Amino acid sequence: MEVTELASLRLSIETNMVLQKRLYYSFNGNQVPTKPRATRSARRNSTFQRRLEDNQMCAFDLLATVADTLLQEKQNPATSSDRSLEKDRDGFVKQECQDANKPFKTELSDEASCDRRCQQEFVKEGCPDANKPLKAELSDEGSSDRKCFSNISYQVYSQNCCLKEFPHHEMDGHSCIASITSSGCSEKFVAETLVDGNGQNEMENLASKVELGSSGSPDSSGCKLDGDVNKVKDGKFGKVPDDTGTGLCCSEDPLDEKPPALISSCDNAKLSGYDDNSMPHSSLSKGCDNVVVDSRDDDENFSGCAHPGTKMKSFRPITCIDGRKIKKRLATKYHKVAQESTHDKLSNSVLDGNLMPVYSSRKNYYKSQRSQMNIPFKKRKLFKCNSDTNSTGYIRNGDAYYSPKIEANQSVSCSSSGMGKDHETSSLGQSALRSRDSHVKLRIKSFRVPELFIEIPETATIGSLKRTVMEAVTAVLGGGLRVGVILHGKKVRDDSKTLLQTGISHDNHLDALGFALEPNSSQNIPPACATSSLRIPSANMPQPFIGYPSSPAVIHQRIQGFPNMLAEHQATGLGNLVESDHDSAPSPINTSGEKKLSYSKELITVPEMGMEVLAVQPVHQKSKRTEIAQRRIRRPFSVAEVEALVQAVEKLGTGRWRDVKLRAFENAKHRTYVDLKDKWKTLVHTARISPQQRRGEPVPQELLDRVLTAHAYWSQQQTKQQLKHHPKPCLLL
DNA sequence: GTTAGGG
DNA sequence: CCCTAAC
Repeated sequence: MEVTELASLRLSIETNMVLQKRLYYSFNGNQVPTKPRATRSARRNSTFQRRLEDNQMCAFDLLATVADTLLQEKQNPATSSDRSLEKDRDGFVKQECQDANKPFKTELSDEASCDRRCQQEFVKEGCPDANKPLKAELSDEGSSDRKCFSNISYQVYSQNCCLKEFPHHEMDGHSCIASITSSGCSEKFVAETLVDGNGQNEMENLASKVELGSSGSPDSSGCKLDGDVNKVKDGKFGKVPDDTGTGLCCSEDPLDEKPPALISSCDNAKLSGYDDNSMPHSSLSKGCDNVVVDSRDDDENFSGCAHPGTKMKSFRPITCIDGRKIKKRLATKYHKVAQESTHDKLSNSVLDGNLMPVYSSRKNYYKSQRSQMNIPFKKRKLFKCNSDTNSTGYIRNGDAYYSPKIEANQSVSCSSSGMGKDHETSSLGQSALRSRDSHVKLRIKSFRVPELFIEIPETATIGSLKRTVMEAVTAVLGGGLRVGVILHGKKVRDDSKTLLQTGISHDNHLDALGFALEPNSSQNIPPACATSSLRIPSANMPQPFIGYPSSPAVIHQRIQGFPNMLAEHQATGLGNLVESDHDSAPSPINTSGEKKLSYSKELITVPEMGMEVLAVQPVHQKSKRTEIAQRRIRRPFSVAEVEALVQAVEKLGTGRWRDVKLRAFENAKHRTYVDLKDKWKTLVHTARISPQQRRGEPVPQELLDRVLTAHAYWSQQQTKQQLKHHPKPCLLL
């Protein structure tokens, strides 16, 4: 063992498995059909939409829905176009990120940079718009607008937000609202841009807008930079005053197209800027009514950030639409990457301790939303309608299709636009509507699986390596994942609350909403952060990269053996999760290698698989439901731990588990005295059965012999004790 | 909060 | 590992 350990290689597999499937949730069960892929840009654009139909639904229901979605996808992977999109996205994203980000890369993985870019761009653009105050009206223009949105995909959320938000500024001419979700890698921004007139120069417009934004709305720009990402959560939307002009918002993709300059700026902006406070306000207030930015953790850059060209395209359609008023909205989300912050976050957010640090970071993200609240009612209704009919497209567009095409989207969007109109148009009516259907639409782009750390002997075969990886993945996924809902950086634990009660309503800041995959049992993982965050609206999940992702999964693996690694990783991003785990593991002894084995190979999962798995579990949870508390992850005892346990028991005897814990496992936080007691119980059982019947990592016979010896000894002692105390009774009996 | 045991 | 009874 020892030798192997020394030689063991540690592989850190960062699997950020990005489960990029897009999930559509609709409580109603409406799924939006996926659309065919479009171009790359489209992909980018694509975003998820998730809908929560009822605000009233309980948080639990929400979770369940998510889980279901996952399951469905799992079941019908092939069918869904989404996947393909996702893949594309991924690939796409990565590429983009790399390209675009070159600068950034270092910092963040791809996504982050991308996001930033997007944001920046977005911001810039948005700002300008903002100045101009555009509000798109839902009504007629709405349609056009919608299209835009749809196109962008971002819309999903943005739509909600945007639509809502836009109260009505009409612009002349044709305005289109494009909502873009830029997800840099991680984030999306949804910006809605209104283009007047036509798409004529959308590009130009954009550019100009951007510029304007920067210049025009200094605030925004400034804000961005300044703002703390952190705050983003609130996501306020500044509402634009009225508009003026054009508003554009673009979220661009970080990736390619954006000009370098943008990027650079973007970074700043994003990072700094997105505070709710700072950014949003200024920018929003100025021009952008609704700025909704979605940031996606994942990589989903796609959506938003398309290449300029793409963007252009998207916008154009919009323009084409009609000349309506132009309204803009920007939704911006900000994330911040809080790489660092993780700690804090963790502490904060997670009650259980499970929460992922990342999440906390998210807090930062929060979106700023704003107007959404306003819009909601009708919009939602509309959405539904749309969804049912076209809308699906619409929604979906957001998710999946997106990028591709705005075009398609547009059509969809139209519907949406209609919605928008409605909202705006009939504010009064809205209220009524609301009550009926207020649905919260959510889009989850993806869930990520955090890094996996694997330790394996150098002498191990490739096959064993593969298996080990699988095991690790399995452990993570199979360990049980649950979906955590994070609102404003805080984990929402009460499943019985309705979305409305919780503050998740179409009106509200969806941006502040996040979803995370959490290990069921696991102790440590911070829920929130976890993997994916969904931000509904705006999603900004900025940083997901860094930290987030994954925590849960990762954790397991880390657990035992890799404290060091863990630490490092954590720093990187993962770490947070791990914390507890590794803590625990090491102390006693560590054993490094073993664990891998322990994780069984139950599953061999590929990331995608993981998705499915994940999905599944959630479901279960759902059933279980209330039990938020999840079963801790299974952490097989390593030989070293067994050794330590045996030694302690030999000395202290059975029946003093607390002392055993303190003596031998004090540092193993994940090993409770009950665990030790249970382990001893199983060891005794194991020692008594034939080797063939034993499962799991083999325990040296020598230890098993000691177990039996010690067990016999202490049992005898215990008996003696009893006799002493109650000699007669015993004797008599 | 610990133990002991069943599940 | 969880859950619970019993202490």
